[in-house]
Amino acid sequence: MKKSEQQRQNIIDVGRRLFAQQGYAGTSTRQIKEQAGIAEGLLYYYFPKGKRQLLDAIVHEGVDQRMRVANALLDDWDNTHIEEHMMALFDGITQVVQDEVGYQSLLITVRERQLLSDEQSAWLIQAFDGVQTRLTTALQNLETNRRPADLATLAQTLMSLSVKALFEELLLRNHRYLSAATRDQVAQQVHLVLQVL
Amino acid sequence: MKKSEQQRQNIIDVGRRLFAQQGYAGTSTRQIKEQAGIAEGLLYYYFPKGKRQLLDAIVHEGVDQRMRVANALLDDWDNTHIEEHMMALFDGITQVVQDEVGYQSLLITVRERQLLSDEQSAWLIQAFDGVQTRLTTALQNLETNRRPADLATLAQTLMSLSVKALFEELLLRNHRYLSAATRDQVAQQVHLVLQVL
DNA sequence: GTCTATAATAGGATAGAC
DNA sequence: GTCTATCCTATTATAGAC
Repeated sequence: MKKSEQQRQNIIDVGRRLFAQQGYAGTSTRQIKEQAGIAEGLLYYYFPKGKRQLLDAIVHEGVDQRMRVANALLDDWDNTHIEEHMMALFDGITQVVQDEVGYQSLLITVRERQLLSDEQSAWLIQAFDGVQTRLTTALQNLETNRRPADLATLAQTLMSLSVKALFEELLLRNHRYLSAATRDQVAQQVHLVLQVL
Repeated sequence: MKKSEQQRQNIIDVGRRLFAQQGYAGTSTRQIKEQAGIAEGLLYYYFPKGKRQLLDAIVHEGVDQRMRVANALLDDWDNTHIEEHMMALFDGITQVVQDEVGYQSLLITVRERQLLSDEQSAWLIQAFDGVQTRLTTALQNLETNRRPADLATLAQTLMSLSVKALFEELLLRNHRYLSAATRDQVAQQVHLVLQVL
């Protein structure tokens, strides 16, 4: 990586950490400059439109990286051993949002939701829908007596288990990591819910 | 209501609307003063410690009001007709977070999570746990062949359906109201999941 | 590319008249 | 209780030297 790219990345990394800790509006460009160890004007050399442009760069990078991880997780799906694969998917998502950068990106994305551009919003929603669609297809490829509509409903429920676990632990309880107990509760719920098949 | 109480409430209402729209740090005391139609120093007469004290008052009022509504919803529970009562609970929560004040309180609570005092955090978590505990008890009072632990797991799943629906629609998709389609999807999920009984 | 210096403004908060 | 005037600091952003 060139030196100038490193400097740009340095500013992005510091900005992401501070935006996650204090929020976008609660973070000043001075703080960023100090913690990044750079001079007053340099942020405006890399981001001429200032703080807002830095936020966009941070969000864009986060969406981009998590998109690739999410797609990789879904590509591993093989439409059999549904319970094991559901938990593998959950564990994969957990890893993404527990990685330092992933955690910070999650906090920023949720908290600064209203600052996101239409394009960024569309991407978020599409990523979310993609997982659910893929899960529906996987369930409908199984041999069951259930109607396709019921299997779509089941896929929504499986998504709900993961979303609620992550929301409750990371956002509501404000924990940095998912506890083993929470992971176990999700496993039990997946097991129970799949009994309707 | 006395005139001074009205003025205090006026400031709280304007502050809540602006904090919900722009975030706490993104809202200036000047904006509040302008939209409340009051003079420069008056905010500090009602809230001597300034903006932060105003936020605390807003959060306190929100928690207080929603606590009473939540308790009323749970008191109506009669441990029979589980499916209908589950949907009544969901509809009740939906009403709370779709009311203007409830919606703004929800946004502020989620977005300014890290600014909440320990006491306020504890209350939030307790309210959340309370619903789940009550749901578990209701399920365990039914006559079924399921073990109590399974019924606790089922209660978590029922909570998950509601949480994910609200999270997805109000926070991720940034809609102001829950669509009829989402409400219907929750109903179908509740119906399907309760078949494990 | 990176620095220092600084302009221009916006922010929170207070003093004191009425 | 409510107002006007204002202090002081923080903040964003720019100019220009190196």
